[in-house]
Amino acid sequence: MTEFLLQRLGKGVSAAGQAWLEERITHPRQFKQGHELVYEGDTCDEAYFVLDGIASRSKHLAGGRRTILAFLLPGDFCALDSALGARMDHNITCETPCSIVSIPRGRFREMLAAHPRLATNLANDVLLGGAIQRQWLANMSNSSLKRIAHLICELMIRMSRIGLSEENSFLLPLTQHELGEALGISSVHVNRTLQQLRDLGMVRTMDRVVVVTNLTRLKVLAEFDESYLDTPFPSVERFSPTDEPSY
Amino acid sequence: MTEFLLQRLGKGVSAAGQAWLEERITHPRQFKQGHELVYEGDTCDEAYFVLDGIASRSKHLAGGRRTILAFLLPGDFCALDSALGARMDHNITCETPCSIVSIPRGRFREMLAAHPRLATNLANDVLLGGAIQRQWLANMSNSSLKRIAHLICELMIRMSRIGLSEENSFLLPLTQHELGEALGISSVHVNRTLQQLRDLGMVRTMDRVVVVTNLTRLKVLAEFDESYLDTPFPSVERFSPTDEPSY
DNA sequence: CGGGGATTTGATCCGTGTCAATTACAGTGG
DNA sequence: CCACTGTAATTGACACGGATCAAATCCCCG
Repeated sequence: MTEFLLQRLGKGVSAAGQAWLEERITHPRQFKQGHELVYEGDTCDEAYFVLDGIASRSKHLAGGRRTILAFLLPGDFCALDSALGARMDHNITCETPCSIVSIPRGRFREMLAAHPRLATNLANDVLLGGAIQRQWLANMSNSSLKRIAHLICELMIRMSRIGLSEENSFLLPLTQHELGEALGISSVHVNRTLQQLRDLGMVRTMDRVVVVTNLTRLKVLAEFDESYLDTPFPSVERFSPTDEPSY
Repeated sequence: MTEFLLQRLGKGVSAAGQAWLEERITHPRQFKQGHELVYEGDTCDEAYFVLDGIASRSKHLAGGRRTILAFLLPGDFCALDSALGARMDHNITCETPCSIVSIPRGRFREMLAAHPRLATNLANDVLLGGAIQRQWLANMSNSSLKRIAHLICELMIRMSRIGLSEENSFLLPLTQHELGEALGISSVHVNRTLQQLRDLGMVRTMDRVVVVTNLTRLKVLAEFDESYLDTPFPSVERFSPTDEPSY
């Protein structure tokens, strides 16, 4: 598991540097579905790295409702701001059971200071997260059908990049209610819209597996332009499952 | 004008440092309304600092439509990613005539290297921008009435912090169409919703001036919690109009 | 005085929310 | 192994918020 973090974190860092990193990384912890890692308003003094499961950034709204602002997949960092001493403006929640590495502020700073390249990698991640955030906001202007289609396209790509997709399918252990919270639509409508996508022959969902039956048409429908998911710094290569192991 | 940038940029930087900064800052340029400073996909090799006017982050959608992702007010930076070499995933546009300082990549890096405190200030700005972005996304789950109310609350505070509000009013030289692009609703509905706010006795708009006639009730309606606009790093004081000049 | 964009208003249509009820299913305990 | 229970998925009926289309001012500017 830890190799995964190293591959993402340590890309471009010397072998010695990677050993140094590995020493400093605490063992992953397991969290139950629904566990809140960080609350809005907190400064939790550590950063998190998702090894397994799906976490989220979320905010609570009036009436007990909730919005999901981002999905955090394996390989994603979160609460970096908090680790640098900033107040969190949103919650970090485990939407499924999660395996997560936490990095205390002190160690985090050590790591950054010792490995400038690591800082670049992180900056890249932060910018990518911002780009995804903006894309989500832009999507809110589209119909719910396009929105779901777009989210599925995004997740398909993000999942495949971390080796968590097969053929044209991936595991998405989220309820339709949670999808609704992320898309800003009711769970009832999520259900109907997914059926629409099935009837259009683009996506089938069963159990918790999403099968994209026609990616090309799905992308057209969603007006999906993949480039926002590219690494913001052209010079930074990101880890991909096909890479040679670098250790 | 440049003092303004210095106050924002150079908070906590020595007097000598501020002089050094001032030397390096090029003269502001004037741009017409509608001018696109940076296009999606570009790497423009410079950062921008808004001195006067309102700019925006925007994306183009299908059918010639457009989404506004953020408003950039005087005192805001933009295209920092681009200045660091990243590809822009959105456009930066002047929504009104603007006076803007551009900082070429080389100088930008010099400045950062020479003044760590400046980097902290910028990081603070970036985090604040992210927080606003997330809040906008969260707001999309609310009714258009709440959305407009929330945007007005936010702009009221941001404007007042830079000394651009009087009493309970501020100048907002945007068309209802542009407000719609930012809120994800049609201009016709913006119009009707603004009338609703007037009828509720909370906001009046005339010419391009927004008058908040009952901020308390407006905040309640919008479920507005100001804290997301606070400086993310508690240790970083931001420039405010009531501060002693620091030069 | 004329012209073009912005605001305003009216009428109508449709996408989604909401409420409610049913079904499917997984986990639990007897 | 099966009844019991709670949660998620599904379906139907209905109401309503906003979009859309059109037309009528309004108003700034040349």
